[in-house]
Amino acid sequence: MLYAMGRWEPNTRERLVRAAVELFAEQGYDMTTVNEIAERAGTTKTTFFRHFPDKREALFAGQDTHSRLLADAVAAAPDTATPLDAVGVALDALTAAFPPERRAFAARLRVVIAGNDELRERAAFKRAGLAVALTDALQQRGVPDPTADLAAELGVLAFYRAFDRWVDPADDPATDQTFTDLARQALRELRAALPEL
Amino acid sequence: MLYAMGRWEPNTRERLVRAAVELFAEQGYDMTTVNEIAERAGTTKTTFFRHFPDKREALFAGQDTHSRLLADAVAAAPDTATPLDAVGVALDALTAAFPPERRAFAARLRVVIAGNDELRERAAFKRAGLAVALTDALQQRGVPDPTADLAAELGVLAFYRAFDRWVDPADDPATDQTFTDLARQALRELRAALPEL
DNA sequence: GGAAGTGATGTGACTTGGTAACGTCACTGT
DNA sequence: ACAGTGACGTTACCAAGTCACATCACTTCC
Repeated sequence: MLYAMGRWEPNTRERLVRAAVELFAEQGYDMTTVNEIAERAGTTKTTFFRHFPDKREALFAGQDTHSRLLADAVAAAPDTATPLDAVGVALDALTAAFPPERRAFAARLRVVIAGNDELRERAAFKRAGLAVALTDALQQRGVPDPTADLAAELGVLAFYRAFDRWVDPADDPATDQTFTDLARQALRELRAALPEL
Repeated sequence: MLYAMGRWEPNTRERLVRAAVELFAEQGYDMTTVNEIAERAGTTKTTFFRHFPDKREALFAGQDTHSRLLADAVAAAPDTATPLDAVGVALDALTAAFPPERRAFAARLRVVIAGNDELRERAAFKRAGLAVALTDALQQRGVPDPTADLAAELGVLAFYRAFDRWVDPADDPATDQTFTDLARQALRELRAALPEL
């Protein structure tokens, strides 16, 4: 599989993602055509759609694995774990997929997504997918109906609250905590806020 | 403003919605073109896009008001109300917009939406919008940060769990409860499940 | 009561996202 | 050597969505 000297440049997929993020940041999402992205990546429109089902998905590629990370971790949690314990383990597993090197890229990505409704829509869909994955995994281990929904929603909420803090340099300028740490902290906060409802 | 005998048939918007739902149910969402919808409604593609920003939105028109119903109700809740109390009041206000006559239509709509990813994506976006509206309204009345998020997410969860029961004839075949009753019941269930986390 | 204006619609041309059929060629395994 | 295989390019096409412009019932103002 040595394509290094092949007919085409390697890492086509990665080049497409980089080109897409760059162009979206430069000119905005809807002012950028798939042809432009492909051209900057040194390829063509058809190849773009061979790698991604649609234009938006270039920014969300790889997130399909997140649901599996959550589900597997919940399934592997000890039988004695409460629903929120299992959710905590799942968040540990998911956040482990976000090493500090990815932080700057995630930050740029977030800005681009926040600036366009089509992208925010896709983001909402992905978020809903995470919640469904958590709910299903919890029900699989015997957690009854309303409780599983609640725990899943709470876990997803903790994940995104932690993501915001991880990416946003405004809070905690010096500490530079791990995503996993932030997620644990967010989950503790939410748990502590439950009696306030 | 008497258009009854005007150049065109009245109620264009409503005719477009009906045509869209019919065609989507008959042939599926992606097998139906906007031209077909417009033709069945006795108009043209351009007019369709004058009424709806995109093809999907024909099925979600009017839901923009739901966020405002929630926000206004939360703002109007008495100062003594807890976050979950305010959410309960908001759900009462929102569910009041779903009279029993709309149930059959809502049921057909739900089947169509569930059958297509683009539509499910839009639905997830709308759902996220409801959560944001609730969160903002709660924060406006002084509910602190993590608690507002929690209460909003819980309220949205209750709404959709109640919606499922309202629409699905499988459960409670005889009782035929009001959407508002079902929402209150769902909220109580979730509240009762909190200690199980 | 006639003229100018308004608002919802139709027409046609256009851009772009997305699909599909087909050809090309480096690389792989036999 | 030789028949795959897989990733890519080329071309043509369909449908979503935009835009500029024309039409005409109805309204308003003089």
